[in-house]
Amino acid sequence: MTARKQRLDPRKKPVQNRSKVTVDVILLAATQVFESHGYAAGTTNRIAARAGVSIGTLYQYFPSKEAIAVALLERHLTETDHRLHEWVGHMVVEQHNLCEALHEYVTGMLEMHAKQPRLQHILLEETPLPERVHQALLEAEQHAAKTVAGLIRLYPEVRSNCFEHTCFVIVQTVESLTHRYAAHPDDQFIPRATFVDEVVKMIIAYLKCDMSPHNEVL
Amino acid sequence: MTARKQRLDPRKKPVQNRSKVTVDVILLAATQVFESHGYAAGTTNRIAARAGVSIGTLYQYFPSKEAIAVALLERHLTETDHRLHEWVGHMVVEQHNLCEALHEYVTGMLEMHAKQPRLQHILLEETPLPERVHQALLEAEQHAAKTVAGLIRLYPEVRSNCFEHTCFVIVQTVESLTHRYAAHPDDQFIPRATFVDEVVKMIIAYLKCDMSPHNEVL
DNA sequence: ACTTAATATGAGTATTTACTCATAATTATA
DNA sequence: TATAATTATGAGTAAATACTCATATTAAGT
Repeated sequence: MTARKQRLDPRKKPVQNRSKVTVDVILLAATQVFESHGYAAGTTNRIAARAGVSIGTLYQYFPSKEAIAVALLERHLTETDHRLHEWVGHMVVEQHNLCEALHEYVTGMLEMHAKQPRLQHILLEETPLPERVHQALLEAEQHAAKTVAGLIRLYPEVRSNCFEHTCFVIVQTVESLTHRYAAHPDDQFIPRATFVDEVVKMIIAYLKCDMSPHNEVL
Repeated sequence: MTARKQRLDPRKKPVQNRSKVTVDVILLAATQVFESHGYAAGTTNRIAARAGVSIGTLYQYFPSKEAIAVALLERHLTETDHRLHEWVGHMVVEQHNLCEALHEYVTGMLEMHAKQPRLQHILLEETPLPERVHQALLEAEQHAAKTVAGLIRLYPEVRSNCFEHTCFVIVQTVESLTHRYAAHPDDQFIPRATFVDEVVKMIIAYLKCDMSPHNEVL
């Protein structure tokens, strides 16, 4: 249960092809087992069984249960980053307007989280992560904020004296709301399309409102 | 480790005064232990030790580890609800304008979460909760949305054709953002006051923008 | 003072589970 | 084909931990 010793680098790295396949199979199995059992009850033996390999094999490539979770999380971070840059590319090339751009952003993030909502939740919240991974998460978030800022800045109708803060809030908002919405697929009492529309509406209103420090908007 | 059997009602209920004190002491200890060790590593023996009672005593009043977590969570829900109604009362009595009202709302929620940020996080995310508690959380959230809606509706400058959705998004936003912000006290790279201002700004802009279903705000 | 009910004790148990290691099977290489 | 390197095996181990129960202590009722 409680981790004995902390090792994140594998005992052996896969060099032949069959072992690379094995690693993939293990990660896939881990995904499924964590999804259906959670982190604590997602035992390494169960993962190995599901993967169709022996427990010994699993520990050849992952020195600890934690290492498996970290590997899955790293995959997710990479994919998110990829998605984000893809999005920026599309928006620039296709000359979408601000509303369309944000719409695609929110939709994209919602899709990302909707894919494996339980897994994300488990990895991000239920798993006790080492500090270094926690740092990586924060950095990824700030990187995302900068990327979004870089794109939004291009739209002339948006002028702000404090883009840093604005974009920070926007990224946090989209991240939080889509995550929440996707995390409870059964309990959604407003439809998906409406949800996206509302979030986009809010962000645009925010971006277009007067940005002076202490104005009584009212 | 893994829960053996699920019992949430205690073996004995405290009738004398000393036992009521004991229950309180145990809950306080649980708070501290969960805060510093997390849920999984927050063992019942540790909680008992911290409380200065024997493990047997603990199990007289809490039939399982889970029951302790549930008790703590119920306390939190009650307190949140109380805060919310208090807030509504203040706003109505003191005739605050929309901006002030929202400011207090966001500040209040931020304070709530900032109190014991790690504990909240552990109870809400790290602890495997029984379905019935999960339902209670959702209901509390919807109740909160209605309360907020009831207040905001009073302000004449806000007119909307779909208050339900708007308030749902607002409550979710405030809940998510303040939770996130409070959860990482070290990593905040925008100051607290600024954060609150920005969130309020966003909500007001959202509330005041045109609410027609498909308008190109751009 | 005496009886009964309530409360406290903590060593011990049953179970779970992350992880090891000696050995076997497979593939590459010479 | 012979040898070495890589990969796979899975019964077994050590540790952790949620929870019990027979007994002791304290308070309430009379």
